[in-house]
Amino acid sequence: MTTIKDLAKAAGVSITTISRALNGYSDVNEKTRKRIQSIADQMGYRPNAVARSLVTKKTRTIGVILSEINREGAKDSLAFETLCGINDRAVELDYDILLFSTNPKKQLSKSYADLCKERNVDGAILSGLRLHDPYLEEVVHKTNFPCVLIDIPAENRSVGHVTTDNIRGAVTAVNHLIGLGHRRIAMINGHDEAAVSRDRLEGYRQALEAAGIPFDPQLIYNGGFKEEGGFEAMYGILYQHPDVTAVFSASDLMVLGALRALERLGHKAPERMSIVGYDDIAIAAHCSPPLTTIRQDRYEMGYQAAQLLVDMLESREVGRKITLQSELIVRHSTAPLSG
Amino acid sequence: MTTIKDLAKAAGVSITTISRALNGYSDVNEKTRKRIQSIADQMGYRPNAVARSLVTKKTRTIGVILSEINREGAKDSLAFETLCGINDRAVELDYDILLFSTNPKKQLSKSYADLCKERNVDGAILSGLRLHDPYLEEVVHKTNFPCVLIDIPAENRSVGHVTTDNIRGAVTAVNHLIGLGHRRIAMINGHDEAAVSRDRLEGYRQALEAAGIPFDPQLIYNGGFKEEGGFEAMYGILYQHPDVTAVFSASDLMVLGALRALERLGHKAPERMSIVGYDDIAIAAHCSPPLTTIRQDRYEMGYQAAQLLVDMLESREVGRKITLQSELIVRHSTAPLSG
DNA sequence: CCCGAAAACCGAAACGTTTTGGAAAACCTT
DNA sequence: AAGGTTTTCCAAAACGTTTCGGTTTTCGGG
Repeated sequence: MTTIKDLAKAAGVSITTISRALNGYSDVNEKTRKRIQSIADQMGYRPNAVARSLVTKKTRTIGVILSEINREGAKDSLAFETLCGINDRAVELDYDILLFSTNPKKQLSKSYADLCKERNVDGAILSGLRLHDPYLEEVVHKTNFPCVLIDIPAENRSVGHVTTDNIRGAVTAVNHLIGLGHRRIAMINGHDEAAVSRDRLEGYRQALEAAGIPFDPQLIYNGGFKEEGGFEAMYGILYQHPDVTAVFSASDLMVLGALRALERLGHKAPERMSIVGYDDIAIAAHCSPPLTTIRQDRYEMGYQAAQLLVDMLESREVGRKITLQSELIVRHSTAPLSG
Repeated sequence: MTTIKDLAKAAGVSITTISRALNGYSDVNEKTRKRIQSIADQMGYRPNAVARSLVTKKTRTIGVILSEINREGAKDSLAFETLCGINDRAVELDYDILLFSTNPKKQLSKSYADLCKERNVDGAILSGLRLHDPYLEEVVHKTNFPCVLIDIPAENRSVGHVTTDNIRGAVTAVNHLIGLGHRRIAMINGHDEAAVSRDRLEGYRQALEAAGIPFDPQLIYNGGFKEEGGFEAMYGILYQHPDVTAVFSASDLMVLGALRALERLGHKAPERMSIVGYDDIAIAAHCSPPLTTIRQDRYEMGYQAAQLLVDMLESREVGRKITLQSELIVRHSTAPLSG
């Protein structure tokens, strides 16, 4: 590996001059700069980012912590789309990405903050965390490490937040069902530890209220955002509340399970049950029936998150919160109430 | 940030002793070690990985270069599954992952090797590269930087290779069609710059030959692994070779396009055309009709790639090539030849 | 109490950069 | 030719570790 010293020797100047020449400082003669540059090229010199970081305290690296990076996570590609967005923007801004993961074992011994401290990332983007994750608390309050949270409501000087308008998304979804004539509408929610679940429940409630339909807590099922959870929820709905004609699900993945349950019991969507999902995962357009759903642009969320973080890192004054809109996609899992 | 020096001051010993105590060397008294450890814990000390790397020349970081990390890449989650596998194994082995991406602009100025050199990753895993990628050539021949390639046949002392048995996979797929009575079987391939395309074509050829069916180069279409390419290929097949009754496609994504073309022209699978795909992407099980396909375990490929790379890094003697098997999944896009 | 060996500790160099605070050289101006 | 600028260069310190080659302390045995 050729270092700055080798170049200095080869060029007959000091290492200071090499450094300043290569970094485009103004106090080096244009001729010597050219000469140094060509020597550097010729010797295949690459600056050692590690050494550089040690002195500058910057790594131009952002840590990305996605809890969904694991074998099951691959079925819906939400995490992946987010990652793609983060990555694309990061590349454009000339940052690299360090992928952290926290398998359950490791989580006990090393907090995110520790991870970030050790590896000296400049900032981090966190997604998929539970609302009461102990380390989240730590990041948000104890340290002032710059980070942006996806779908977790918290902001301060050093913490940004990007999300979609989940209340509005849910309202739109449920209004769609109401517009089709449905009155007994159940909800398959995720779990209490997700901020989006709370918001979507709130939206569901608001939409019902606006339509003068009483809110019935019995009709709320938790599927944990899992396909299997959706299956069981639908089973429950069909047996315990046969008068229900429509369902709003907090994720498409759970709809997939719900559809299976429906089929298992000899029913079909949308004839027996209108269903609107959430996310618009890739499968949604291709499954049978194709899903009516609320699309959220995870790629864009990642992209914006990266932008926001870098803005914060380079101390540009920007808002700490970004809310994207979502969109109702009408396909064929919903239909007017018949009869 | 508390450093080793702060600890030394607080404990009243030299920094050497701190370092050796914390790293578990034997020449430090057990009592002082405990004392130092507790001081370190109390002061929230975290070793600075950057400084450490500078002297040890190791970063415990592996670079991952997946060309498919971008907005389109999200539709099939092959890259993501691979990444999950890499990540899981890397975490277990206590390595971190630095995600490199090469947007086309950047690719011109910085080669992978440069990226790796600069960031001092210990090794790299590359996937999705074209066979004649100029930098691939560089990595494999000019440097002896440790890396493992996914689906790119090349091996030597410092480069490993993990792939699936694509020839066998293709043979299995085509045999399935032949077994159903089909004789005029077209192929929708990816592109010439992919090793897997070559192998799958070879498998197609072998299967035909074994069945005594003449190979007709006219029946080979290239869809570039894209949905749109599959659409156009199927269009071509239907117009130019109406006698074709079955298609083997080198990717499920292209099958999705092909199905659309079929539908557009008023046909259905498998009645008019039996189709077997490749990959078993998530959509394959849910689309209509559900796809008969060759499943390859991308997660496992990533997992094995990480294992192989780390084996190489820690200079364990292991084979440089890993070939995984694939598996025929029979669903409903194929049917016996009727008439 | 002394000696030798083992155990415990330490100073300084090294890793490859950037940056600070000047110093030398070159160029004007009169 | 002197003085003042401006341009160009440089030596040394610093970043936070690890590691080499010792030195000091402790301990057991005679």
